[in-house]
Amino acid sequence: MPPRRGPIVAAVRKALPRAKPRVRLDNDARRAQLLQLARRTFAGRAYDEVSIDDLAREAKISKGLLYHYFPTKRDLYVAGLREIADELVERVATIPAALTPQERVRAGLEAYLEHITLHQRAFVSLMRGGIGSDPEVAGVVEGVRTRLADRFLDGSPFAPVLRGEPRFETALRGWIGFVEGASIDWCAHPRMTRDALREMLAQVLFAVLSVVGGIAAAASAEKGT
Amino acid sequence: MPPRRGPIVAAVRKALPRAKPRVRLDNDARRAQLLQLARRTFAGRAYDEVSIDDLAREAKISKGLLYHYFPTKRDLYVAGLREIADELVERVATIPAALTPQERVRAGLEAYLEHITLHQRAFVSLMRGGIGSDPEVAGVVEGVRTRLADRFLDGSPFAPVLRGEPRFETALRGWIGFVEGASIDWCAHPRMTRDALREMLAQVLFAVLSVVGGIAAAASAEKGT
DNA sequence: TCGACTATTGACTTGTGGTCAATAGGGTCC
DNA sequence: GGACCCTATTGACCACAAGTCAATAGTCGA
Repeated sequence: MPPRRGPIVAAVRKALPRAKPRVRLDNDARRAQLLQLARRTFAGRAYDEVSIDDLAREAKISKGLLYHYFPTKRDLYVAGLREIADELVERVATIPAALTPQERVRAGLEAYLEHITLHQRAFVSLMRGGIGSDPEVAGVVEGVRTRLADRFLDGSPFAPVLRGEPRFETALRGWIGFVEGASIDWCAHPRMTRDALREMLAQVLFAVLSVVGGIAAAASAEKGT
Repeated sequence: MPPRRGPIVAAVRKALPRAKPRVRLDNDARRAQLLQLARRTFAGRAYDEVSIDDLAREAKISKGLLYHYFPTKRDLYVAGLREIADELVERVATIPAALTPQERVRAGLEAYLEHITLHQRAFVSLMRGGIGSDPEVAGVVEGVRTRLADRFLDGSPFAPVLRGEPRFETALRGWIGFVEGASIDWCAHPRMTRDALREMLAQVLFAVLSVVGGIAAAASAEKGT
């Protein structure tokens, strides 16, 4: 005869007295609280330095309830990450439309830099801290990169010319890497003013575009000859 | 009276018959085998998709033996990562000394690109896949960045002028980010020849240096006036 | 042949992510 | 105001993987 675990155990359980639940919260409120908590916690400690029990204890709820709201520890983590990512992208997306393309780039960079100074820990742990091996996490970070690239180039006079040009795509990824590398370094060692950094990033973008344009022109000229 | 676990259990253990150990290997050979295995495995699957039991099974040894050679799963992982990192840096470091600075940059980039094409999976999982939150892992990756930067600039005519200049340090980090971003993108979507990519990376470096130089010059001129 | 040294084993402990039946609080309907 | 239902909440439990450790089997030199 097989063990038949469940029911027997259940019968035993019934006999035990129960402690009263603590606080009863509305679904959305609880979910928001947990997300907030996760964001705070994961910004400070690494993913697997934080246990679900820790989070539950901090939130003054049982572990089971946490799993009622988020099916997985990773889901909770990703949800928090996604919020951070979206806030950043959205911040960069909201720049006045009535600017010259160059000014739009500068404004976007300004918004970007302002946002990351305000949320340094979250930003760095988003771009560098994540579990890169997890496809979903990688997707979020990757999404930030491509969406930011799109924003920065929105309405640029270069964009229509260069979009689709293979070299351009790679160069753009490169520039995004530049921005990431420089700004993360700048967070750790703020060796210049924010304005100076912004200016540098903008000028590098223009320089990169001109390099790519030049190479493309040279290549087509050579082909033409 | 306290439980007194150990000895009692030990006495019981003695009675059990033992299977014979499989193969007996010299210390260094075993260690090398395990490192090799770890590198292969972690290049293909994520850190926590690979269990110690998996590795032990694959190596046809017991888990305990694995822990005899590497005190921790993470240590094993980091050891493999470190090898990959060192190989890459070393590859870039061995370029002929009798070249012009510009040609040295190109040669370094060539070596870099050749190496990462040959070891794509390892390279990408080194730079993007690691457990970024682990300080030791982060250290390895960070080390690659700074060491590569040093190599690329070795003997450059710009270096003596710009070293220590705050903007320059940040710009260099940025360029390293550019190289990383562009080359990882290129691994996934090889939209151009290796030569073309190398040329682009080199020209971007020169452009970046000129931008930084220009800004620095402008700043000092302004100050001087 | 014996003893020492060490590579090797595998049962065990511990910690943590994840499951699930049971329950308590609170509203609604008669 | 009691019966009933809905759902937020609990806590005991499981599974599995990292890490520990006393015991053991090869091997080599005296």
